[in-house]
Amino acid sequence: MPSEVALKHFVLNGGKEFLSHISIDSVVFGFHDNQLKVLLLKMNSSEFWGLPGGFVRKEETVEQAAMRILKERTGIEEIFLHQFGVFSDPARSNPFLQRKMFTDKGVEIDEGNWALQRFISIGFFALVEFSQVIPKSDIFSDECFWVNLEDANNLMMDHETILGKALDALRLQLSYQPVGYNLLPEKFTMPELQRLYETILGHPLDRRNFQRKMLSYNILIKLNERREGVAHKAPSLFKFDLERYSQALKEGL
Amino acid sequence: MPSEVALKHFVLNGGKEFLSHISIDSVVFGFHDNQLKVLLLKMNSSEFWGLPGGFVRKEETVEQAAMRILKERTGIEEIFLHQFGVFSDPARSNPFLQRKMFTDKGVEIDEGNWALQRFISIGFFALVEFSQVIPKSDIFSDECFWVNLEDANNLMMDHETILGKALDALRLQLSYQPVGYNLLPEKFTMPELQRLYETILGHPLDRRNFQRKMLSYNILIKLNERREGVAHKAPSLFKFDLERYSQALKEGL
DNA sequence: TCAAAAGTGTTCTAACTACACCCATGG
DNA sequence: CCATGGGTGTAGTTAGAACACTTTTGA
Repeated sequence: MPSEVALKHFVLNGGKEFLSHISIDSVVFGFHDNQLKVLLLKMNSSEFWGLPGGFVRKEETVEQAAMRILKERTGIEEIFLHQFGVFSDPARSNPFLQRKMFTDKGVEIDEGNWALQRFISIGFFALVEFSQVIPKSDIFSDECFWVNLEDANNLMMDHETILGKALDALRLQLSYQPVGYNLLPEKFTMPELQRLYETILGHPLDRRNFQRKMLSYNILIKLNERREGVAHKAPSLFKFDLERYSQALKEGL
Repeated sequence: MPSEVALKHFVLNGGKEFLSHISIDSVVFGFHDNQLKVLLLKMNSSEFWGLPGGFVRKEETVEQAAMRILKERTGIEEIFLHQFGVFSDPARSNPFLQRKMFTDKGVEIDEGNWALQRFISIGFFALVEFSQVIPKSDIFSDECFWVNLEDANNLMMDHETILGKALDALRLQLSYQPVGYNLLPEKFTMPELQRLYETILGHPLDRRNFQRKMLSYNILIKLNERREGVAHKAPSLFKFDLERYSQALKEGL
């Protein structure tokens, strides 16, 4: 029976032919000083930077893994996460450089070790409130920093591609779901929200049309307070109406 | 040096803690008799149906793997594919049922065999021209059939979830990219294109507005031919302007 | 008192919706 | 000859874009 033979071959040899390893890479966006920032790690004894990432435990989903990994890097428990792509080019990692990362730290690793194989990486983007993040490096990196989006270059492997796709996904999300609750402090002004949108989209927006549009979504609550101690006319503060905001997240705008 | 110890532990034990297996599941959509259809496999000695799927070889990307797998299932070389999600619930497969699938075919498999572990599945949807498909089952299945979308139930594992998400992704795509070239024969009428859109969206559209909108995209070429031998007024035939169509795929509508 | 940013309203345009009449064809 | 579906045009509505003046405040 040919199918039985094929099944047997699959059970016995499939592991060698098919086993792929999986990892997670996350693009963490923050907003500060009117700039969109990305959390990066300075890789061990290397000129390269990398995205926060890690591996999936056997008992968790990829979302849980991303959440766990980002809690370790940022200190934030409940992080806004969105899966946006899979990166699986067999040449995405360079086994020579991979191995160097270990040997430079005095860790011997054989050529056949699992950690040097091709990893298929699941890409997530995360939105966090800049001021709440306490960056912490991992075992592969010396330091963990916020970097301005435009300065995020010299990234390892295909992390520049991943970052680019994350930005595309964020822009797409902006067009049919609200963004902001996860990136801004609790109270914010309309101009601040507008800067955020402009920064993500990469082009200026009309002040009046922007305000009208935002208000029409009914996800904002205008507070009876103004931003104090600021030059020129004091702008009103707003906060998000959480119930309507999360409804808009589900149903779209 | 703590990071060295951690790195060593990672290299030696990470394989046990972290190694996840990866698979591919594809939702193949076809259109026939004014009905949206999905290609399903009747699983070996089981009441369940499954999506066409498979595993990723070490030297290929997930897209190449999906392409290869679907060529085997459909006979089509160049298939339109889109990756839309990752399915990784540790409970998505039932090891008992998985094992039964092998033992029922007379293939012994130990409990620890790789094929019984949790697989993280990458979801793709594919659009194919119904008449060009020659369905062919795989080693896990007895038969391969087209099934109407609404009759696609009794699916194994989380394949109903995957199918639902694929449909969401297809609907989303419909809203900002053209769909149709991959699902319709070379020549088609405007009402046929409209049925396709209505079937995917699940609601009727206005004939006149639909036609105007489609024509405004400039991706159609009106032919000097009409559909022959049909009841009532013979509708005009169209074909896609391939150059503009693929441009619209890239840039959106 | 002036420069710079906030707050607000109107007009124009383009896209979408709703809707009706005539035409061609097979039964 | 009539029922059915195809082909086309128009008016009304709505969302978005463009744009200018007044108000507030710190320097």
